[in-house]
Amino acid sequence: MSHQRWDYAALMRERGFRVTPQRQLILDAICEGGGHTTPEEVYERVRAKSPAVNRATIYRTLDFLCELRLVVAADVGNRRMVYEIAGDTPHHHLVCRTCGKVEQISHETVKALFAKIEREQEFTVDMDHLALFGLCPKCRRAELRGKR
Amino acid sequence: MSHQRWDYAALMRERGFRVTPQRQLILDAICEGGGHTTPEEVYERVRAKSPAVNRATIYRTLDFLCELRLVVAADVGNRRMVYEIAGDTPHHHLVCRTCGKVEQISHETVKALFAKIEREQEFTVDMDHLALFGLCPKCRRAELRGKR
DNA sequence: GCAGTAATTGCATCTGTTCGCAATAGCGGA
DNA sequence: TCCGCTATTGCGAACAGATGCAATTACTGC
Ligand SMILES: [Mn+2]
Ligand SMILES: [Mn+2]
Ligand SMILES: [Zn+2]
Ligand SMILES: [Zn+2]
Repeated sequence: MSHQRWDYAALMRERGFRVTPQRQLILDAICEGGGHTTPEEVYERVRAKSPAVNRATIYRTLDFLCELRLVVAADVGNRRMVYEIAGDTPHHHLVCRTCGKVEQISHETVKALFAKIEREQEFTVDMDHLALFGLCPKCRRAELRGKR
Repeated sequence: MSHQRWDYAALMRERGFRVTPQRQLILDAICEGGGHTTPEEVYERVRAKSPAVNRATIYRTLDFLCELRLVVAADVGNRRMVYEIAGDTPHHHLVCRTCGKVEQISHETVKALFAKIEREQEFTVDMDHLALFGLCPKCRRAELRGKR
C-alpha cells in the first residue's frame, strides 16, 4: 500500500503549491508507518534519508498535508498527535483511557450524529479522523470487578 | 455561581488526596472565569492572589482536577486547551475551523452515538466535554459563495 | 535552457508544557 | 498538640511545537 495511488504531486501543483523533496520524504515517511505515526517518528525516518531537513519543516508540512486532506491527524490523548495517510473513506477511533488501546470505528457509525447536528444547528461537522475516549470492554470489566 | 456547591474538599480527602491552598486558588480561578479558561488565565488569576505559585503546579493541578472530574477540558483547536468547572450535566462544543467561533451543544445530542458505540463495540465512551470541528453556518455560506 | 518571482526552507529563538528531584507541608494517629 | 509519613510543591532544565526572517529553490514564461 502506498500514497502513489493519488497523483499528489499534480494535486499540489494544481492548487498552486510546490512539490519539494521535503514534502515527498515526509509523505513517504508517513506511508512507511502504515498506520498512525507521530511527528517524531516522521522526523527520524526523514532524517535517516536526508539529515538536513529541519524539525520546523516537519511540523509545517504535516499541517500543510492535513489542510490538503492528503493526511489526517488525531490527538490520541495527552496532546500526542498521530498522522496517517487519508484513505478513500474516513475512519475514527476509540481510545481507552486506562490501557491506551486504540480501536477503529467506521465513518458510518458517526455519520448520523453529524447529520443530526447539521439539521438541528446548521453546523457542518467535517471531522475525518475523530478520537473518542472511554473504557474498552476489558478495562471496564476490570473496573466493575474492582468496585465490588 | 460557584464551585462551593460541592464539598470538593471532602471529595479530595475521601480519595486520599490533599486539600492545598494552591488547589483551592486554582479552582477559584477557574470559577471566576465563568466559562472556558486557559491555563495562562488561571495562572494570572492565581498569581494575582499568591505570586509564589509555580506554573508547573497550575498544569499538574488542572490535570488532577480533570481526573477527579471536578473540571472538564477541551482542545478548541491549534492545541489550545480550555478548562471549565464540570456542571451537573455534561455539554459539548462545535468549533468553526474558519472563524474559530465556539458553540455549545447538549449531551442529549451526542448521547445516541455513545449508546450505539456501546451496543455495537462494547466500548464505553465517557467524554463529558467533546469538541467537534467544522464550519459554522455563516462561514459555510461564505465558502459556498466563494466557490461559484 | 535561463531568469524572475514567490513559495518554501533552515536557522535562531520563543512559548507553553512536562519532568526529575529535593524541600515543604497536609493529614492521620499517638 | 506534636510526629511521621508521603503527597504535593517549587525549582531548574528539558522538551515539543510555533514563528519571524533571510536564504534557497520550484515553478512559469520567455
Ligand atoms: Mn486512524
Ligand atoms: Mn464547555
Ligand atoms: Zn482498556
Ligand atoms: Zn465560522
